[in-house]
Amino acid sequence: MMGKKYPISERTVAELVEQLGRCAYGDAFIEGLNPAQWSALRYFGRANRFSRTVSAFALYHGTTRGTASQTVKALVAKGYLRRLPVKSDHRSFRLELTAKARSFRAQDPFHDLVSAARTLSLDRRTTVVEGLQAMLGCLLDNRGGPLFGVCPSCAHLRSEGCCPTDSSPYECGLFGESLTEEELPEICVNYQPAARP
Amino acid sequence: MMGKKYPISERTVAELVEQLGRCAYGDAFIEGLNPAQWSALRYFGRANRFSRTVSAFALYHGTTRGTASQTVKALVAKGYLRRLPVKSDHRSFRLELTAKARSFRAQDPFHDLVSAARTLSLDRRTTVVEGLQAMLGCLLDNRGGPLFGVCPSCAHLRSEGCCPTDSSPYECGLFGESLTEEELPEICVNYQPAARP
DNA sequence: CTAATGTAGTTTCGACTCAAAACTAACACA
DNA sequence: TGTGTTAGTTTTGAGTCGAAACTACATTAG
Repeated sequence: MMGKKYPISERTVAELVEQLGRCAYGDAFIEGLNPAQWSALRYFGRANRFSRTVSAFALYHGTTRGTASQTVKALVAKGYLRRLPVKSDHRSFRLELTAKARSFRAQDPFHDLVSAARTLSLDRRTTVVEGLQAMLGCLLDNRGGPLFGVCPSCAHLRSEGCCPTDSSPYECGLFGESLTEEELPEICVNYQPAARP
Repeated sequence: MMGKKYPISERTVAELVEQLGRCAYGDAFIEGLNPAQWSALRYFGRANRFSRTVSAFALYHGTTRGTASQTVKALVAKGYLRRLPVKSDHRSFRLELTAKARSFRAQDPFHDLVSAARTLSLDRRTTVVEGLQAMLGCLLDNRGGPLFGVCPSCAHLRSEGCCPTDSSPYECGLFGESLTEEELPEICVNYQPAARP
């Protein structure tokens, strides 16, 4: 019983991932947004301020800037994203979720997947996440694309700000800008894994 | 270091699944097949003979019969699937992979995901699979769709064929047909989980 | 300073996808 | 026979997406 006879193959993992991924979007069009738009909403809710741009989202989503631009334009038109000019570079815009978007995120169809994950115990969940992260790292490595990690494990993070008594003890060595504690867990397109201790 | 501070949230699991799922299809069009067609090829390679139909594939893939029909038609035209009439029901066709398809499956873009799974140890892989299966079960339950499981854990499996010295000791109680050992691990649209022992 | 090259983002265009709906044909039950 | 159901197909129209061309700004070379 219970399939003892059949060893867990790599295919099984892959097939499960695929099916789960598709399940996340039972019906493509929910609440007036398509999957790519929902994905963008999630991205801009999780990305740090260096990464909230059309180009970074295109990289994350594995699509072109042109397509990403359309997705973003639709979200701006619907009032879920706001475009803020970037002072240091007049070509670029920073995209921010509007209040409307923040409250709207509760209806994300993605929520089904999230609550499915809730059936897992914390231990199990941790193991699963570690496994999936390893797989994703392997995939992105092969692809050469950015890894989109978070500050705490990033090589650019400086914990002891060189500038004394800065407002925050954290700073990004790449941009030379200080970081608030809240920003540390946001994902970044410039993530560089720190050497393992 | 290494994000100890942040507990693994359910969202993290879901986001990983989504990103991995998308990664599986880096470029949509590979080797002349689109993602849906690749998915169909995989399906018809894993489904048992009761499930190799357009309708069952539509259920599995979470799409309509119309859409599934187009996907299948394209694969038949390209010589990857063969349509065999079903004697007992003249409306239905059984779809079989051609030899060409079987050799072609090596080039499945999906292969990237599979080899990413190979970086996981067998133990880890097993834990991940159990976790993902639990999630998928939960999702499909909510959705009310079929579960697509395998014989060994299916309520319809009869191990001691009532007909004495049948060619095989296995039989499907639902269809009253005997099953070869090779068919047991194939997925079935009529899967019904057996009560836990 | 000017020219050349590079980068951020947009637009257009065409191929393609997909779901909905209408449709055919076969089955099942009365 | 008629009624309703199921398997599968076709058509249609909305919409997606990637490629390529394009604008505007930035950076580097000379």
